[in-house]
Amino acid sequence: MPRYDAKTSEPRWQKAWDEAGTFTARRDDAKPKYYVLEMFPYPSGNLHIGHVRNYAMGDVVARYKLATGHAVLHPMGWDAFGLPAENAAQERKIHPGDWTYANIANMKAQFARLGLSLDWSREFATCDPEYYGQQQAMFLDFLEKGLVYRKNAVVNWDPVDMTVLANEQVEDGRGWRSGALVERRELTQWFFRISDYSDELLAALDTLDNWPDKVKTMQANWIGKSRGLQFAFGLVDGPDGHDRIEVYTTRPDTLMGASFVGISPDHPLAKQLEQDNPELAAFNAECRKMGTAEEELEKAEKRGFDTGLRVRHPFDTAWELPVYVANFILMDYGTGAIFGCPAHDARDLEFARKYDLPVASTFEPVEGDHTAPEDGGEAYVPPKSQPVKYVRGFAGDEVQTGDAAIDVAIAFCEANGVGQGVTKFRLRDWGLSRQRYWGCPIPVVHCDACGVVPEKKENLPVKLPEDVSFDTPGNPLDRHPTWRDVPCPSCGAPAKRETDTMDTFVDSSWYFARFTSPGATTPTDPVEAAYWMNVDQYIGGVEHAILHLLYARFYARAMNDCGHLPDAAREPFDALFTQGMVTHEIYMTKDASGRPVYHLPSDVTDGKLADGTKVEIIPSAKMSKSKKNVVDPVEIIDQYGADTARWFVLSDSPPERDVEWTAAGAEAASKHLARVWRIAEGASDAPETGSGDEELERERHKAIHDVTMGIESFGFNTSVARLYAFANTLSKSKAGRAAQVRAARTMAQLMAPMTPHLSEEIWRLLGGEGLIANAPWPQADESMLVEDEVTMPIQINGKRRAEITVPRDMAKDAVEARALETHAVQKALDGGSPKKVIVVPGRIVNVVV
RNA sequence: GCGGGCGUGAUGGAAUGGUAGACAUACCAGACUUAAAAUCUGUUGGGGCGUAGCCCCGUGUGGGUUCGAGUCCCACCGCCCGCACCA
Repeated sequence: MPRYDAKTSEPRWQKAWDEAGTFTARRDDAKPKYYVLEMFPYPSGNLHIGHVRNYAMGDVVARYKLATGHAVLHPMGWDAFGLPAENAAQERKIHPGDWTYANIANMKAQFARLGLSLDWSREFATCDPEYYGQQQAMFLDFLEKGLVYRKNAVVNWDPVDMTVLANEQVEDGRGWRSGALVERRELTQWFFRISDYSDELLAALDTLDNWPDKVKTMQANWIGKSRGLQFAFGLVDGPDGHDRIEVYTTRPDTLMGASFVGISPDHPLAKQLEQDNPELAAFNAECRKMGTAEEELEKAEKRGFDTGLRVRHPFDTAWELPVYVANFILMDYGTGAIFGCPAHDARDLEFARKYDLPVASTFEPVEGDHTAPEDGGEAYVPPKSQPVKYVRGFAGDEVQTGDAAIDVAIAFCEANGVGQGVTKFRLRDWGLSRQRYWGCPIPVVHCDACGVVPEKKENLPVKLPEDVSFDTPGNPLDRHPTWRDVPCPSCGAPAKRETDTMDTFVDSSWYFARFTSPGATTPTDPVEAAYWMNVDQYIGGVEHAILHLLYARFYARAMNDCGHLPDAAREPFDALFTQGMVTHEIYMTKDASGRPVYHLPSDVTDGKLADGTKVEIIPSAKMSKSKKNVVDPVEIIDQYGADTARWFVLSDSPPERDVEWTAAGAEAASKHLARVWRIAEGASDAPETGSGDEELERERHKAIHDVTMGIESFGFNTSVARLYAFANTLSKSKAGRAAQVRAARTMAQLMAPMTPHLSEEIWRLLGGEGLIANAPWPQADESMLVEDEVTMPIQINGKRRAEITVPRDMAKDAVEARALETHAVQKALDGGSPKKVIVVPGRIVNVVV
């Protein structure tokens, strides 16, 4: 018998599936449908081992669902717009489109070698005009529905390159290419009204039973629904047009501990005051010399500027508080102004101590040691559900929870004409404008006479011009000689096209819907969308837990409101799974000046370089080119075959956790698959009759049950472990040929979602009918799973001391009696009687002495 | 800084609140071989004792709940993800 040869076998089966159209999605009303989708990749040019893991997982689900009689949709495409293409254009003088499509061709060839059960007939790239044209059509529908609008917003501005930078392009507050200090600059930009859906997006999280709790929690926190009080402090001698400062607080119960009022540097009052206060103008300018990233703002040192203005406390007009401009207050959230209560907010306390402002606790712990913040202690911020003792309360009981105090404080303030209770959300509208070339053009025209005019749908797609150069920074659409010049769609007069393109998150917010009818001349086809939506299982990295998934959830709702998706698809992903990364060790030495030098795994043997230098090993690090710890899937496939790569990334680690790639692990996976082939051959050559047929049959059913459970619950690593164990059982079995062949065929079927090529080969060897990919999934017989006897551990005071083997259904008191008879229990009791005996039938006995 | 998560042998990990370490890697020993590779078999959490057996310790650290905690609660330490223009 020949050894199993992945090199010849894998392309053969890939061709067989292809020719049979095995994975082409077909609507079939006789079957339940199943839509499995992995987050589509950015076409960087090369498949990454992380992709292999992501797509191997989706493939397990897709192939399993096909075997269990579903009409499966398992498509693939390309998230093809974005910055890297423009960077490549700038660095290598190549058009972003040429670069992108070349990368797609490359990656598609690599994908093909993995043997994934994808329906390539539905493939598209988001940079295809057929795709982004439909996106433009939807943008116009959104515009008509009032879901899109324009307003001013700040961007990172590079004053040397005269261009807008992405947060990623800002390093330590400087532009990555120019090195110039980045400034915040206001531009008029397009926004989606995602905040109109805040309540719905939050409430609907409760219906997502098959989403990870952590993702739902993150989204809920991001949407950030809060209940609070909005009121105004009256200004003492405010400048013209300003007699009050509106503030929003979620802790109105701390109002009597207020110490100062802080406003954002971008607050209208701050902007007015800086007109004739050069010092403040300098301070504000300093604050604006920071990127727009919230993380940067939060980490920056808390700084303030005393405006000299004073406000009156609403409940004590004699009490005046200073007004500071503070760099940590965001104009985008609430009213852009707050009151600071240092005793109960760490940030406010840091600020108060820095500027020598008063600190006054409004509540204390009900009991226990407590160093008050005014006496040098830390800010006291207990959970709102915890009862505390109010010492400067102004409404309600002395002892109550923060939640209760907030309720009465709002009621009291409303009754006394101080503001009103309001609900606010942290979620901001989604700014979609990008001042870049390689994105979907926003289909509107600016006309001097008519203003902003939507492009006519029959003129779509508004295609990107091909003849652009990236010699100078900035948006090539802006400086293109003719592309901008168009007649106004409304009055026909000469007008200018919008040169902003759309955020690439827009592209990825509806691709899942487009996959249901990729060739439709409208964004979606109602019949196809109704049949295939929702995505039954969505799979991708946790890094997308908030933005991509929230935007997609919004988009599905907006599409539904515009008639592009059925009501049932408002919440588009029924189940979500977030998988972990593939990591690898880093091999590092240091050069003469102590700087790290990284080495490729292939240059390192037994922790040493070829010249004998010992390398430092940094374990489990995220793969990155600069650290030289990237594993190339193509090399692995060349060496071992796709099945080995797939088997490895599914084994060992639970799918939601990171998995470390090791050469030894890949070797082991490869050896095991070779062994499985030998075991299958051994089964086909086994003697006609043997012993233990019944036992092997029982093991076969247990394996079916366990492996199926593993797949159903996304525990692929446990399914793999179970298949190892079953292979061990089968290789040792002395059963007759029929039983062994049956077991080997089942093993091949259970492995088929993970190692489809090897499984097809075994299936053919053992006389399976047709393709294993189409064979119905094996069923476990429940009666074969249960043993007649169980072994139960006996614990004494919670520690295992003995075990007994009893009939599975033995009565509780009989089990107890048997347990008490054991030597260990007799010894522990020493003639006395037990205090308590806990018997959990079939599981455990615990004797308390 | 804020939000979320993770932490178990030498290593990856398993374990509906119920025998911690399944399965695999690595190591060691044995079989086969002139030899090696490949393959097959077996051992392996740490410590101790009167060593066919028995005892103690052990799931990042410290507390708590429970008959029983890797699992639940609190605090701390470390690492990872996200923070609205990377995708």
